Amino acid sequence: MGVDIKQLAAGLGVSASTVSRALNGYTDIKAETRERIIKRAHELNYHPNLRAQRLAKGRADAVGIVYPFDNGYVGNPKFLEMISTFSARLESDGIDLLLAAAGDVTEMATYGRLVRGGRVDAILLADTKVIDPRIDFLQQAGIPFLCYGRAGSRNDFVWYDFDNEAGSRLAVERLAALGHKHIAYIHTSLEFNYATQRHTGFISTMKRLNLPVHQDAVVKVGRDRRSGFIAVEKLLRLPVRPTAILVDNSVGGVGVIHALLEAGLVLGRDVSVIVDGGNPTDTMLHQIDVAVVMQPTPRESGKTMAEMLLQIIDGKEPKEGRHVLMQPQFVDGKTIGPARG
Amino acid sequence: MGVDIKQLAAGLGVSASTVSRALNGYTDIKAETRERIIKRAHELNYHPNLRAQRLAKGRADAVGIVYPFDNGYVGNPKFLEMISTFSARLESDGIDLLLAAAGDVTEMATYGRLVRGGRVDAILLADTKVIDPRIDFLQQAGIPFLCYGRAGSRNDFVWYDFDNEAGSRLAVERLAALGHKHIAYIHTSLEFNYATQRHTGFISTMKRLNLPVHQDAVVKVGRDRRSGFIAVEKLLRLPVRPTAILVDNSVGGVGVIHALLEAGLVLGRDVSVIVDGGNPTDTMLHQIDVAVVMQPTPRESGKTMAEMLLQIIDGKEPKEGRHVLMQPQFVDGKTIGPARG
DNA sequence: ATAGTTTCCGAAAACGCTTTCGTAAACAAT
DNA sequence: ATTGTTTACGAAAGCGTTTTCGGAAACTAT
Repeated sequence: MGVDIKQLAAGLGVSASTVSRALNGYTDIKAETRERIIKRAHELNYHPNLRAQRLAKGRADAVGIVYPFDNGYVGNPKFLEMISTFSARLESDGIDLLLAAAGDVTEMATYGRLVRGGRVDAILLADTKVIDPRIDFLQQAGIPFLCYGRAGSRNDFVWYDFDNEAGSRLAVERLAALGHKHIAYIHTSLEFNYATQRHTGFISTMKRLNLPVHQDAVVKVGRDRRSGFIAVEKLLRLPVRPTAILVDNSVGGVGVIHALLEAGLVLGRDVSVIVDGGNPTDTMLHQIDVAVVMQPTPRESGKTMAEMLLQIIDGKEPKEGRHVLMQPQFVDGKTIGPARG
Repeated sequence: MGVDIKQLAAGLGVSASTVSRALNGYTDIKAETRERIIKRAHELNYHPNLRAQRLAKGRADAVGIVYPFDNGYVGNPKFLEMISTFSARLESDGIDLLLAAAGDVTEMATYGRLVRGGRVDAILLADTKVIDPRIDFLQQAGIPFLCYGRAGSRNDFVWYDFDNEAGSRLAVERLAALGHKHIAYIHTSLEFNYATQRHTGFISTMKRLNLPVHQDAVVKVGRDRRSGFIAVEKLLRLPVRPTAILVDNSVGGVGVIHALLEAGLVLGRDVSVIVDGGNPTDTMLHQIDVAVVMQPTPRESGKTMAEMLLQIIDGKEPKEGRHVLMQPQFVDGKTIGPARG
């Protein structure tokens, strides 16, 4: 391939170590020498061999992410957008994003491969579960990592998350204020931490407001649109029809709204709907102004998490703090209205 | 971190080079010695430092993919599934998949970063365009690469693709056989190679069958569901309504079908629809049996491409051939029927 | 027994950088 | 002029592997 540091040095009549120091911002280099070196490096299109650099520096210049391809999370456009800005930020520091498909093989084995042998400097752990053995594994492996989401009430690791309970609270309070008493809740598997927290927030707020929680009106679904669709079909067949529905994720929200429209209901009048997790994107729902519990934008999340991770890699405490809890915001929409009757 | 090769060697009373050769399958090692070494390596949980290994071997053990996060392609579930099996296959050979977000910065610069300094051994280039400067760049950079899709009529690189023209031909012929004369065509940007080829296939087959191509009935859309939806709204307002619609991608197909249903039309009776690119997945369309032009499954594509790339990395000609053209298949469905009147 | 082959292993040189350390040269202070 | 300080650089030792090469030890054939 291209020139190496020796050739570059030889051409300039200096030593390789001088070139290295000049290029790496050491101060014990005459300004003029440094410039000469930099200029020449440009001319020759010199780029240090990253393999050598990484061995010498003892860094991988990569962060790993075990990508849950199979569980539906991956198609989530918000997640992808987050990853996009996340990786773009890392890239500007010359750090790669390593993708490992957590596929048929055990996910843990994949982590093992990444961590051992120094394939990555740190790991981003997404889609946390209430009880998440992956966290223990990473702790034990002694590799820096950042979680996108909490895991139960543990605080012995660095995480970035939304205040999920607060989000549910905002939604339920709003619906209650509109006079809704019979509120249905559609949620994804409670093994996921966000789902449990949103669920908890829903239940506790309902209780606090003395609203009845009907078991039939709390339905668990998968993380796809179709699930939300089917769930609503069920809800509509209930003897006592809920007057409002809260969905715990935006993907499911798409299906929910479709199902309600297909049933000929007018949103905000016949039934109220709030979607947690932000606006359903890229759907057929463009014309609908949905009431949502809004989290920070994926771009903001990706950016912040990248900054945190960069600091973690350097062994620092992130100046954003070890635990970043973003507050959700309730955003009104046409899909909610006063309870009827 | 863990033990290194020297410690392992010392503990066994052999040299590091012996350990290395034993572990790397050299034959000049006594069988018993090899077993002893392997056993001990296991016990000590020895894993070679990949940074050192890569420097010594002159390989990166990684393939790069520049991920077009921004252009909507990424959310395509078929693409993700393909990537998933692709990376899983590479993983079993200890090869990482490096993700680079082709974001705001010029995509080419990102490729440059990957290629220089030996960050990757090869590149997978997805989402090819009719005129694709990225191919020239990679050729010039001298890095092995595989294209998921062709680029015009060029054949000076290795690609895996579907026979897109044939797919359109199958669809049009089928519709023509059903008596349709006024066939609308919804396609994505013709800068993408598949779009141009499918478009060409559509036009040429229409001409060959002496069917009129109405300019108004050939509409270009973006690669999202909403676009298909809007396109149909336009088509339905046409003075002469098409009796059949062919969509050039499955994502758009979702929107198309939704729009038609919403307009109260009965698919296969009032209007016929064929979706190119396989079944629309994970949508609200579960109950509909769509007529499609079917490509190989994403899993099959991912697997094959991984095999090809592995050979390319080793400097071999892929035994699958330098150009793999998969034939599409027409799969009947309830969304087509005889033309009315 | 001797010479010729194999078998098996260790020494050592890469791989291309970084980083520490030492020191000549240049400067400053007396 | 002498000593003390900087400044600016080169030499050299890593980083942890792989891989070539040479040769001792163990065989085999005469």
